[in-house]
Amino acid sequence: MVGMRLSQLFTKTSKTVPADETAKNAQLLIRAGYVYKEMAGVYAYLPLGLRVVENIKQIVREEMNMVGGQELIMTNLQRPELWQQTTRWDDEIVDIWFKTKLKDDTEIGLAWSHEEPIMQMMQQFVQSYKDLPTAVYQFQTKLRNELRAKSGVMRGREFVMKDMYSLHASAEDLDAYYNQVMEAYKRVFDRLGLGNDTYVTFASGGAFTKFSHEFQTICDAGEDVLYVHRGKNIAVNEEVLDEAVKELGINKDELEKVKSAEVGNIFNFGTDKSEALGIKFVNEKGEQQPIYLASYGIGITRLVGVIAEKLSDDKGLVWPEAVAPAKVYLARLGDSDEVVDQADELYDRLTESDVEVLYDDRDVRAGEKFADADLLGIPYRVVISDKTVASQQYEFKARKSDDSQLVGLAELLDKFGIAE
RNA sequence: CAGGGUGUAGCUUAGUUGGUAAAGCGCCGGGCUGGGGGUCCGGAGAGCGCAGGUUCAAGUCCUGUCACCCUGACCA
Repeated sequence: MVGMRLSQLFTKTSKTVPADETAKNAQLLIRAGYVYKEMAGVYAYLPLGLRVVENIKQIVREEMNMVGGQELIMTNLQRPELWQQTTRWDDEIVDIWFKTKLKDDTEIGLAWSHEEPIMQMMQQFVQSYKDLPTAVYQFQTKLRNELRAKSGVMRGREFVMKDMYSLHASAEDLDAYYNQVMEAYKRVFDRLGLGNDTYVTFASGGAFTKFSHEFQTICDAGEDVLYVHRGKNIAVNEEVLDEAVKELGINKDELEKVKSAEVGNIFNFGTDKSEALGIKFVNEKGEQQPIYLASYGIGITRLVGVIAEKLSDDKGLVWPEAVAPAKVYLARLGDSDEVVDQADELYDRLTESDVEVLYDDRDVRAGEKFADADLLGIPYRVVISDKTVASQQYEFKARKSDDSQLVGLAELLDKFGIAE
């Protein structure tokens, strides 16, 4: 679906926001018709919002494939036994479980994480050092029974996360791969337009984690507090500030305190988790060894919120080209034959060249079209009206710019990489 | 989970000392308009979160309950 006529799109924009929504990201996404709130912390993604989600996923997918990740998808229903082996079925230890039962009273869990099941599944295929290393990942809906959802789509009870797991025969091999993924993550955030404000931080890990790195994006709506040294590109999570400062040999006073959102995290489990789950491989000498494991997460839908939050202005959303639901907002003003013909023609021309375009062919006033173009946050706007037709030009404007320019067809097409 | 706040039309809201629900946006029909959510006329649309109670009478009072929001706690 490269193009879309707004007259056909079922969602519509709104001038008001639901009174119960105070998070900026959710207000904008709801007003623009990108998401629909089902209940606290649970949002549906409508056509335009889904495109944003898919665009983010695609960037992540490309980078994960680049480091050899193999995509799969696990299940949302899980067996308690696996989690009992690592003590994580216990509500005292993991307090966000949604648990339910089968008709025969068998207890099952709804996936809040896939670490245990995915490791168990991998054991079926990985037995020898010849099978290692390997890495698998998925885009998965996680269900977490959060006591309190907040910050719009940034902390939901149901959200999409990319989680990758790598399996290795040695700590050295794991470390090398871990660093490769860290670089891949940096490329992801660069491509999403968040690179400058996203830091790899030192943070505390969970029960099985020897080391943990978080990817934190500076964002007022975030939940974490970060101490940042922009010059040295260092950031430390508040929870481990004292130890980290000591270890890094930096002065606390040099650090700037900011709020941030955790958009990614990577964990090195060493062999702890595989030992708990009894996951082994056979080495060259025929000896049983525990597999070295690491996991790597990126909050896909949280990123939608972070981008909406950070890159918007008083007129609405401002999507980076890489994630925008369309590249061009084609506003047709008026319905004279000349205008309609030229707009239809350009729409066809763009979509045939795989330029994603939202074609505002609705019978509404110019002001409404401009307001919607801004609210929806489409990177470029092209206007076709009696005026532009008369001058044989097209009006072109970037969402981020206040100025528009009149250009001829060749120049316009060139802006979208199309040769006339 | 603790504390606080709020539930009235699809959305934002108004509703007096209790007297039988009002407006704007949006929507439908039509006129004038036609480059920043324009304007005029005419419509449809809620029985007030839910369940009880008090009262001749409850959106307004009482009890309970649910949901949502905020602050904190929590945050593999």
